[in-house]
Amino acid sequence: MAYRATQRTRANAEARRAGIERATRHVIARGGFASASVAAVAVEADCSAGSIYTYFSSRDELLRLVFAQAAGHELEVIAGTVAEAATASQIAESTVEVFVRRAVAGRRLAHALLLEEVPEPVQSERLRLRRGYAAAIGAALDRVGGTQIPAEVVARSIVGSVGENLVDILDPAAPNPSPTEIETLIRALTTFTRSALGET
Amino acid sequence: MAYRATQRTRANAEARRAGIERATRHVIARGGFASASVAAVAVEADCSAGSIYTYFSSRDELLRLVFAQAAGHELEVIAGTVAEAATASQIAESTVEVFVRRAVAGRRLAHALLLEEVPEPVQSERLRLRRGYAAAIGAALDRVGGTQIPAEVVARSIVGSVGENLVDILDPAAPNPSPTEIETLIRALTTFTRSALGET
DNA sequence: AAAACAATTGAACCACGATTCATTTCTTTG
DNA sequence: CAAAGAAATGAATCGTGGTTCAATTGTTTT
Repeated sequence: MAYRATQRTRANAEARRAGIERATRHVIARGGFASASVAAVAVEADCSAGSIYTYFSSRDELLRLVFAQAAGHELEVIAGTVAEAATASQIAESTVEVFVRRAVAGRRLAHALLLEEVPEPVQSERLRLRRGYAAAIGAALDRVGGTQIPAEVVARSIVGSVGENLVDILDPAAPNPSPTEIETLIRALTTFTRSALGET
Repeated sequence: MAYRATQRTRANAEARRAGIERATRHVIARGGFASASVAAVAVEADCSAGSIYTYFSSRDELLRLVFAQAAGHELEVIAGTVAEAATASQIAESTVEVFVRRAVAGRRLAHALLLEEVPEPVQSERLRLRRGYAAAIGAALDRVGGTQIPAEVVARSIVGSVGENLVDILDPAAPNPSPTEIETLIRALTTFTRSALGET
């Protein structure tokens, strides 16, 4: 006998896998899922199309994984932020603020995560993400207490409110929103949300 | 010479076109856009696949048209309802009520209109629909007056809130929601929305 | 260096479903 | 009824892009 996978071999493989994931993220952040063909990812990852199948069982699986990673990250950010909030008002404020600013800063990615048409396995992941947001915000609301409405419904409503107001802004065909526009939206959404939570 | 389109000919053609549209609606209401292949529509319309191209330039165009019709109808219903409301509270109530009940009554269609993955031309139509909802509710809010927040933002928020809370319920894989569940959701959403509008 | 095995390549393959089009069937008029 | 023009048919075509795989290249051990 004469071959056995070694430390370095394994590390290289891991690096390559990570490289493909990174490449996929880049392609998606640049042109959305629609542009993330296996061929395009291969070019960005500087490997062949076939090679991708050494590391991922299918395109859908690759996209699902990359989506899940990005979604997990976004979720952590929101969860971390609301965890620090001491009042319902603060939850409303930080959710709106973080959500909108991050979305605008990474418009294409935000559009891909929230709105773009995606293959079915990715769509499941998206539902997870949305439920995750609602769960994180809901938990925070439960912690600070004080609403008669089920926290879950309130949390979802907040997510929905912010998301719906981002639809036009995130449209890839639309021009970058002006800073004023953003500030106005944040203020309006914060007021709306705070008010919905019964805070003055 | 020996042929010229006659009254009856034209009527027949119109009937056939309408039949294809109706068939498309049925297929979509039963299995969503994904199931609305040209072949499936042809079967339902009792004609050949090729025949559909006599009346519609492409599948996407057919789907877009049918979507637009259904969306227009839904929009009329909401617009008609909020037009009768005299206070912000009433707007909130009727929007939530009508939206949720109609969605649950026609779950598959609602899912198709709001959530399902659709071809790009249909997606544009969907954005129109959402803007339409926001515009109708926004106009109603403007009419009754009384919010400092831009009515457009408030209206979108309401649409987003309700929509987001319907996501799990409309999932075609999920079982039919129980009446209790629906009533609870309507009450919660109404309270949330009314509260957001600053009404007690 | 050679054996043994894994990874890489990219062109060929394939699945899928929309679309086309030669042929047939229907409608109308002289 | 025959001629002329539409419409209907459905099997063949086509485009697209994911997936496979035989050949090649790379890596590890003796």
